[in-house]
Amino acid sequence: MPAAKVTLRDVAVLAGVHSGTASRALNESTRSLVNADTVRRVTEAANSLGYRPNHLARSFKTQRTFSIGVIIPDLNNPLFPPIVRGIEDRLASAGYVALLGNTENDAGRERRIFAEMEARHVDGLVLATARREDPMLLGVARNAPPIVLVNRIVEDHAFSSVSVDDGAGIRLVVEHLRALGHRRIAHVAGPQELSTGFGRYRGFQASMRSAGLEIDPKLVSFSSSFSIAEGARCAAEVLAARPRPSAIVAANDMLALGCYAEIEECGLRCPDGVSLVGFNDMPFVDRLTPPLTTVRIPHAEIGAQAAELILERIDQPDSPLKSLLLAPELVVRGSTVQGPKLNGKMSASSRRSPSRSEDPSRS
Amino acid sequence: MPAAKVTLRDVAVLAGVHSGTASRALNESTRSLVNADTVRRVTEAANSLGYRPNHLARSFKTQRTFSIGVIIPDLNNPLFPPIVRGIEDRLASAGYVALLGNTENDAGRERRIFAEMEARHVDGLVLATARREDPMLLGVARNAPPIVLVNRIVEDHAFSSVSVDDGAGIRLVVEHLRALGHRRIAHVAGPQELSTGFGRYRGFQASMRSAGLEIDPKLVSFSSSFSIAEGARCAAEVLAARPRPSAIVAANDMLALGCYAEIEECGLRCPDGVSLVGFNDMPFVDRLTPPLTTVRIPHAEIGAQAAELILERIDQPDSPLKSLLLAPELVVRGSTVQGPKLNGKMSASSRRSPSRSEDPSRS
DNA sequence: CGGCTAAGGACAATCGAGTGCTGAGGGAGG
DNA sequence: CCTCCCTCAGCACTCGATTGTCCTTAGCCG
Repeated sequence: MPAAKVTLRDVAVLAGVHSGTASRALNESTRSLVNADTVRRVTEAANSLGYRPNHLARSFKTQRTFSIGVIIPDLNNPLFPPIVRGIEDRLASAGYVALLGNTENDAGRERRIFAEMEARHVDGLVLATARREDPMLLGVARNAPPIVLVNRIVEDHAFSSVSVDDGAGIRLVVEHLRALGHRRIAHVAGPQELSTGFGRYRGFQASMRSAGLEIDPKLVSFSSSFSIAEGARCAAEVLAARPRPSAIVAANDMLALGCYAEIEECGLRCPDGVSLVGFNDMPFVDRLTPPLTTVRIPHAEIGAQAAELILERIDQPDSPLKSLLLAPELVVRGSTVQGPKLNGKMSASSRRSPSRSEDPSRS
Repeated sequence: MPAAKVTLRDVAVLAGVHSGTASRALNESTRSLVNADTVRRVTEAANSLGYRPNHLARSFKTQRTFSIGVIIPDLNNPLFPPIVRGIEDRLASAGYVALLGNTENDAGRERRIFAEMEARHVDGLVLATARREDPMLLGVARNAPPIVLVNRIVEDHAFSSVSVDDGAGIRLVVEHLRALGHRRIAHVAGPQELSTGFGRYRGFQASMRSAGLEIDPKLVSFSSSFSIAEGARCAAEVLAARPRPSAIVAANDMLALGCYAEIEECGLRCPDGVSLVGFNDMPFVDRLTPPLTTVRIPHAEIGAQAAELILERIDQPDSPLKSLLLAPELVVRGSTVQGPKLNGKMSASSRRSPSRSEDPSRS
């Protein structure tokens, strides 16, 4: 086991060539400059010595680290692990690693993390923290490494991005609820400075209109963050309206969790008293009682595509910006049932979900 | 905004000193070798030029990267995000970053990730993937960077580690169930090649014995992985025993999720028919119906302590190995209720919890 | 007043790989 | 036979910071 530090020079000596030649022989892209027989000798020498190129030296010389910064709000939010895995898996297959940073939605932290990533010379950045009008992003756009936005995007398309068609997702929801006979539909909206919160609210407006339903301003409440507590607060607001809404569209699953709690708090039941829909299909929302009807987004695929885009921009820095919009999918579970109008009777409560989250790991 | 690459040499020239001197002046630990006035001049020059030391060059020269490899089975398992955050937060405050790797419990992947981390010259490793007798770990122990094990540990204490007192946790569970009057208690055990699965099983045996309860071999089933599917399979096994158990102790929350499903599948109800306890207090298990009684472990603290240990070993490579054992805590929720009366003959499944109103449409 | 010491900096080597330039050698074509 | 070109490999420098060694100078004491 020759595990000790074997340098390129050692290999070169064994192969009877100069270290520069050994470098070219071992390097895929410069191999053509070297005689095939020499390449063979060098390769054999490298193998027999167990040569491992020194990553640090290479990075130092080439200014490429084969690492990508991934900045998210909070890893504890179940939305992000699958996305991060999608990113990491794709990156790994290309020989890259991810550096993870959690901003806690704090601008100062975000700036610090960003600086840290730059100092470490990441080859690119994937950001899941963008605000619709993001001062930091606009400031750094100049001489920063390639950036890809994920999930959330910024107003003007100055960056490549991968996101979900929020409007289309909400449309599926509203049409689903309307088909069930709901007419008084409430919306617990997300923060409007985030593209997701904004886009879903706009989607709600648009699809209510095109469904011929009226939006009662009392049935729309804006949360200040995608959190359970805010979901509960907003749910309380819309549930206080009279006549009561028969269904609530939450802008994401976290908010929906808050709604569950508040619905119970009000002495109501879901879905019999109020139907509820979330967004994101976070892991384990299919295990709730009742299982949550929600909009599934392809988490891992989002991550993988983001990784793909960033790799593309690294290889070809001049390639055009791309905005990928992935299609969401409605997953109907037990939290939505027939509304009041079509059928005077309350219908049966939740059934088992057809789609359960996979259970991957061990502890 | 002088954002372009400013090197140490530039700073030195502006300050009118040699680059070596500038290096010492800027470096905390060698500053004492330089005249105070010179330090001031260099510092000012550095500030005015916006000098940012080149991390790559420094790492190359010193062979320290200020990065730590963190290897876990799967980020999608809700157990890990809080631990990883605990690690990252502590590392960040010391100027380190974490490189994350997911093994998917695959030995080949694990080996590859390990090699990748080594190639990148991480200063240390935190592993959450250890098996009780881990061939890879024993193999690499020689000239690898410092390693700290987390959550899972290996048989002999050849590594520093941070874990939870599994036996104590299970003892809390068994005593809780016994106090509720349960006597026929089943155990859905985890994989026995993992210290967690093994330790909890041993804890189950010990605390049943000291509680004066008998262990019916039919009431113990061993899962082959900490997964929902395995939980369901094992639950089916123990629920098939007669007389039926009145409570199930699952070795972790994932298995407990499987138990929930299987209990329902059998036409039983939790907690009225069967009480259920998990382990780990994964996020959102308090939102299940019924909320899961489980053993809480201090996730973030585990991570933070692991980071602490690894930093310690980096600073003092000869410091002694440490094994930290953190105390678990029982969190009683709705999934455990009074067991069958000790002298009564009442069938467990006929009981109804008075505290929860039932849904008539369900039966 | 000479010599010794200590402090403060300059100098240069170094880490390991990548790469532009140079030059040797050989084959082909005029 | 001479010239030209092409292939291939050697040489040396480079990236930027760290660090061991040595030199200069000033201060101090006998």
